[in-house]
Amino acid sequence: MARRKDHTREELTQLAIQCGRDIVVAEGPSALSARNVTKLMGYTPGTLYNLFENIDGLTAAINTTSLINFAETLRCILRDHAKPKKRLSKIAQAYLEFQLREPHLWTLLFATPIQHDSEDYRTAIHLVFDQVTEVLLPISKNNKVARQNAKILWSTLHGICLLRSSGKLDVSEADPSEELVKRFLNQYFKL
Amino acid sequence: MARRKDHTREELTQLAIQCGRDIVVAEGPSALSARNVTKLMGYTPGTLYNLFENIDGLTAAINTTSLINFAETLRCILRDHAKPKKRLSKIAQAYLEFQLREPHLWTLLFATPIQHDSEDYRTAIHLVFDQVTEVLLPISKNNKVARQNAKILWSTLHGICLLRSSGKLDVSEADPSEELVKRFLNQYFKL
DNA sequence: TATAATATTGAACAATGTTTATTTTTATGT
DNA sequence: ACATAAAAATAAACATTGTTCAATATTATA
Repeated sequence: MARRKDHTREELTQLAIQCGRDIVVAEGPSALSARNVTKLMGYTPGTLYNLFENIDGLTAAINTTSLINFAETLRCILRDHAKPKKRLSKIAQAYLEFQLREPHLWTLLFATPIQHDSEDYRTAIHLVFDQVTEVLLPISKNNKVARQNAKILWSTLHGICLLRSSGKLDVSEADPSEELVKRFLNQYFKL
Repeated sequence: MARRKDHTREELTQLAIQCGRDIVVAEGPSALSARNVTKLMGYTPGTLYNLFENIDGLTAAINTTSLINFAETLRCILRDHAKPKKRLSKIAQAYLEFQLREPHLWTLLFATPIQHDSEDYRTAIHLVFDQVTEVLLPISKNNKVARQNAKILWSTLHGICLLRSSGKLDVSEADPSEELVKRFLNQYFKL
């Protein structure tokens, strides 16, 4: 059996990403195996290696779509052109919500150590990051500082969500992540 | 072959931790397999499961010792009772240095998603965390805020190191992590 | 010395990523 | 229309994981 022409190569790639994503959403990153994905696709494991170099390639592709989706969410949120501090607060809230709404996708994207050196991935990262930088520009001294502030904001949100997801240090009980983020924004950005 | 009495059960556990640690240091977290560890110990895989519930138990034990070591490093650093802001800066520096000196141990400890619910681990976490909180107490409004500040500081250091290790966002090139940390401390703690 | 307790092994199982020869289907050229 | 080349998909195999467990070897005990 071969070239069933049900799908073009590109369609097949998208199918793999979609199925992989569904598996991660439903059962978590540990269920993302070549056999699971191709079975859901209606193909056999070998097929995956026609589409991606290895299983990490599929992971990278799933993560890239997560980033693209998140970038789109940000774009909608930042549409209103509210005051910088208000927009900043919305960005932070959106990040926290992403982790809450799709914890498994968040884990695959941010808490799974994988080398993502594809060009697509780097582009998607900047799709998100550049928006954050842009919001920070009006309240930063210059361009470089805005970029650094974006990295610091990103790192902090990241770290707080990691603490929350790992259950370490009683985040979510004693000090909810929302409160930590609020304190950080207030203190750091004088928000 | 059995009960060779070369080691007591406790010695055997320590041996496993030591060998596991050596493997991680030399070859990274991915090389930490039951067979690798027990081979280095001079035993067979089954033995590991007399000592730990599973391989994650060994990981947790290795991470616990990493935390204990880091806590000791902090203790030495904070011995001098310098000014709070100076001590804070030293804590941050120590964290960055830990990642630089032992990147694989750092990755196993902070960038590998594993459930650590042992009591020992929780204790070791607090061995580090309580020192951070203590340093922050004099420059925080009250006890609760000091604890929250500690979590925020921890999250930020964490996130910045993750960015550095993942190679994302050009941390280390355009904006070195040291500079990001410095900016964060200055801005957040008015240091 | 016989027996019980315990430590260790070795082999087995299922699941993983990955490779490759083979087969099946489609495209191409005459 | 047919033969042949190209491509796609498969099935089977391999090595490596974590993990379990009956069998075995050693020590302790009665």
